[in-house]
Amino acid sequence: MEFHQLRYFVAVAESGSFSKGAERCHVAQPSLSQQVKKLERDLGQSLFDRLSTGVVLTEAGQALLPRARQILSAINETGHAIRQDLDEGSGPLAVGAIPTMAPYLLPPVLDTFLATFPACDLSVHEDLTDRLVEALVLHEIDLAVLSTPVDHPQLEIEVVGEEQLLLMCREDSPLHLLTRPTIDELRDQPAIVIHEVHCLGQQIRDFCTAHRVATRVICRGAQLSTVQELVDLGLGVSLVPEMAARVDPGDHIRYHPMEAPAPGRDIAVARNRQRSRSRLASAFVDILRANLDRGRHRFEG
Amino acid sequence: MEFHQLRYFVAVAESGSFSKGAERCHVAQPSLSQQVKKLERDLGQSLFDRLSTGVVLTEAGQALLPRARQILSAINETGHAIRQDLDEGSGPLAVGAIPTMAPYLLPPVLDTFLATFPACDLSVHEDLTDRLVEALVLHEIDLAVLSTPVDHPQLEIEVVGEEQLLLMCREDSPLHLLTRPTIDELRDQPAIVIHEVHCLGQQIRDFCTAHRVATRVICRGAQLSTVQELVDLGLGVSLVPEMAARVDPGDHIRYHPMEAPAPGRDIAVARNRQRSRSRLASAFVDILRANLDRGRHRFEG
DNA sequence: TTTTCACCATTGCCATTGTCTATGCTTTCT
DNA sequence: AGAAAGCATAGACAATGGCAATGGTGAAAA
Repeated sequence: MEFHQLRYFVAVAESGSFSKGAERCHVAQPSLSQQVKKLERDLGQSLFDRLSTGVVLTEAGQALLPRARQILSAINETGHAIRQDLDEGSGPLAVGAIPTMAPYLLPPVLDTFLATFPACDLSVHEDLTDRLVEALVLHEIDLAVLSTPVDHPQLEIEVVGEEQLLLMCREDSPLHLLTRPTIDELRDQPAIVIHEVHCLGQQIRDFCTAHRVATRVICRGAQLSTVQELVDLGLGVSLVPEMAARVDPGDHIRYHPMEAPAPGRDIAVARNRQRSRSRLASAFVDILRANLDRGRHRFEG
Repeated sequence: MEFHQLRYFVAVAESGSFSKGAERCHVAQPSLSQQVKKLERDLGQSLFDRLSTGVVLTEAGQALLPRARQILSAINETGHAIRQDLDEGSGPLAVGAIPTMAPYLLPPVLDTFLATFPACDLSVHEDLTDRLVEALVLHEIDLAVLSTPVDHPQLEIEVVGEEQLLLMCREDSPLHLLTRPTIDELRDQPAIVIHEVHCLGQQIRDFCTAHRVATRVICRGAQLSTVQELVDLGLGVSLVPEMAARVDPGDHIRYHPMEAPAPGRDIAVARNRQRSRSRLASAFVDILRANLDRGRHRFEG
C-alpha cells in the first residue's frame, strides 16, 4: 500500500469518477485506474463498482474511505506537527548534575525552565562526574552541570560561571574574626572535607597541595549537608562553595571569603560534541547562565 | 513523504544504526541513507545525528518517531480493519419501501436485522415506487421493497413473496356473510380505494378493469390506514393487502379472502443491477424472505 | 435504431526513482 | 599505526509510476 494509492482512492471516491479524480490529482486517468487496481489487489477487496455513469464505493470501499482519510491527514499534518512540537518544546530532556551543585543550583533553574516549557518531559540525573560523562557519551543524558576539569574527546565543556569556596567556621573557632583569612591560616586547623569521590573534594585537596597546606582532616563527609552539620557541631572548619552557604546559618556560624589566592571552582555545562544542539538543551543552559549572571548563587555575607 | 521512508526512519531509530536498520528492512544500507535524507529534506529538519558509533535522534526525530509509528501501524492494520468491518457488518445500508408495505412488513425485519448487525448504520426511506426507482438508479438507496411491475433496465427485480388482497367490509354490508366472495359480487358496491399514486391503487384498478367490474368509488384514501378507517365507519367496502389486515379489527369488521380469480400482489426487492452484492443488503433480503416464508404477513381469518 | 458521448481498462513507451555494488571518509578499538 | 565499523557518495540497473493512444461498454441523443 502506498500513499499516492490512498490519495487516488480518496479522490475517486469523493469525486465519484476516475476522470474527475485524476483531474483533481493532476495526473492522467490511467494512473488512477492502475493504482486503484493495485490497491484493490493488495487488499484483496474490490473498492469500487465501475458503472458507465461513474463509480460507486463497494462495502470494502466504504470501510476503507474513513481510514484512508485519516492516514492522509496524519501525513499532511506531520510536518506542521513536528514544527509545533519543536516550538512548544515538547519532547524529552535529560539533565545531569553533580551532587555538590544539584540541590543549590537546579531548583530555580528547573522552576523557570518548566514554566517556559510545560510540555517538556524533563528528567534530572544526579551523579558523580564520571558517571555523568559516561551517560553523556552513551546519550543517556543531553547535558550535565558540573565543574572543571573534565576531559573527554567526545565532550564539549562550556564554563558558564564560577564561584569561590568560603571558609565556614564557628564563632568559637580561632578563625572566626578573620574577615578575609589567608590560605596559610588554615594550616593545621581541624578540617572537615567532603569525600574525594566528589570533584569538589579533589579540588580542595589540589588547592591545598598546590599551596603546601597540610590539612588535619578529622572528618570526611559524603555530602555537603553533612559537612556543614559537622562544622555546625564544632568539630572543625571547612571550605564550602558559595552556592551551598546557608543564608541563615544561625548566630554562631560564619562564612568568610578568603584572601587571594582564594579557592574556587568553575560551574560548567558538558555536552556531547557530536550531537546537534537541541533547542531544549540550549534553553536550559541559557536559563542556567541567566541565573548565574543574576548572582543567585552568590553568598551575601 | 513516502511510506517506505517512514519505515526506514523507524527502523533506523529503533535499531540505532543505518546498517542494522537496513538489515531489518532487508535492503542495502545506502537505500536507507538516501531515503532518510530525502525525508529530512522533505521535512526541512535533520532527523538523526550521525556519530561514528551509530546514530541518535535529534529533537525533530524524536517528534517524528511516535507519529511515524502511528501512521505505519494504521497502514498495517488497514487490511484487517476492513475485513473486520465487513464481517461485523458495520457501514451504511439504505433501504427503501413503498408506503403500502413499509409499516406492515418492515418492523419485524428491521428488528432482526439490527439485532444481527448492531454496527450497521441503517436508514429507511419510505416513498412511492417511482421515487424508489430513481433513488436506486442514483445509488441513494441500496435496495427497495416494493411490488411488481417495475421495469427499468438498470434494476434487478426479485420476487420474494406474494399475498392476496382481502375484501374488507362491515357486518352491516350485504357482503359480510360471503366467506369467499367472487369478484362479480363486488360490482356496484360502494368502494373505498387507495389513491392510484400507490401501485396498490393501480393494481386494484387493473384487476377490476381486467374483470370488467365497474366500481362505484365513493372515497379515495391516500394511505391504507385511512381506507380502513373509512370502511370501519361504514362508508363502503375495500380491498386491502393481507399484511395490512388488522389482527383485532373489532366485532363489526370482516376480512374475506376472495374466490378465484382472486386479486393479489407480489412482494419484491429491487436492486441496482450494476452494483456488486453488498453483504448487508443480501442479509436484509434473506431476513425479509425468511419472515415471509414463515407467514408472518398472512391473515389468519 | 443508430449515432454519439462519456467513462473506464489496457497497452506500450518513457522518465523517474529506488536499489544495488563499489568505494571513500571518518572515527574507534586493538 | 592498522584494522574495523559505520555512514555517505557515485554510477549502473531495474522497477515503477505516469502518459498518450486505443479499445470496449453502457447511456443519452439524434
